[in-house]
Amino acid sequence: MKVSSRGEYALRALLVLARNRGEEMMPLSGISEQILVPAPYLEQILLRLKQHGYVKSKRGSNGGYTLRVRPKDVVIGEVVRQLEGPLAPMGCVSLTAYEACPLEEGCLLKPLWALVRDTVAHVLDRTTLEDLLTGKLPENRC
Amino acid sequence: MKVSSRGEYALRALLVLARNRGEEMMPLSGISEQILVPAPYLEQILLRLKQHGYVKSKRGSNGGYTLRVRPKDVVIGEVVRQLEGPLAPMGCVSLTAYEACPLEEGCLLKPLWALVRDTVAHVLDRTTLEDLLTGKLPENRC
DNA sequence: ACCTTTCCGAGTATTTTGGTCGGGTTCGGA
DNA sequence: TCCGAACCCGACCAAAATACTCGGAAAGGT
Repeated sequence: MKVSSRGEYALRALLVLARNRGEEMMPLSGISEQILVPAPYLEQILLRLKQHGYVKSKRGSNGGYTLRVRPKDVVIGEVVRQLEGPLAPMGCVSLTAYEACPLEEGCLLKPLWALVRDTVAHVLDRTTLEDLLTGKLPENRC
Repeated sequence: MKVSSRGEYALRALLVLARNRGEEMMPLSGISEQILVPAPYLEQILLRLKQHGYVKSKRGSNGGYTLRVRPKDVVIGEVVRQLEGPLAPMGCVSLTAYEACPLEEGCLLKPLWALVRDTVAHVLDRTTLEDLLTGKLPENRC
């Protein structure tokens, strides 16, 4: 049930960029220092964040990365899905990457896994980058 | 965020044994057939279930496995923790296997991971083997 | 005795994870 | 125009976890 380092690092990077919003672009090295992630690895991750439209970049000196969208529009659940794969604990209940299972019909576990998937998604899909910055989690908002 | 096969198989086995309750002992081969898990692998898992007190066994002919405790007393969250490790998505918010992190203080992600841990635990620790058998999940009970 | 069945430690192939590396491209400035 | 800063991007790699298999030893029943 762990979340891997890729997802964690991606969110850390997005948080740094969100705080830096409005300023000039931030180079890889700058982000890397702040979040304690090896620069070459972080580069891979930023590339994917860029491909998914969260981030834009500029090359050359004074180049770097910056947020492309408003923190309010970055849904944490989506970021995690795109960097880690489905939130569902088992393939048989995944909406985004369903995998069949021979025991599936009549399986007494399936409803449980579906419930777990829903509760996790309920949290992560209702949290945005802005919420993280301001410390407003779903619980507090209800 | 996946649950591994060990946990899944353990729960499948417990469900089979729970349905068989009161009857004679069920041999490895019988369980293995019903839940479609390779017998030697399942054996490992049953051994761990036994060590944790969920199951008892008898050797020799007419031997096999049987549930040691009432299905009502088997908490799914505990089974998962014992076979898969902590429910927390990150070491820094794990109650059962805490791991320090250099960014920890002031980390904006920590509260989110703690919330995820709590919501997952809220579901799995409120569900018992009996609930699975009767299809009564936490959602339905509230 | 002998067969059945669990016990249990060791080995192993595959996949995932968490990176590194090297060369290319693009930009800005001297 | 040349140089260095910075991103782009595919390939590679080592360690760990996963999902098993195997080979005996021990115990129970007949």
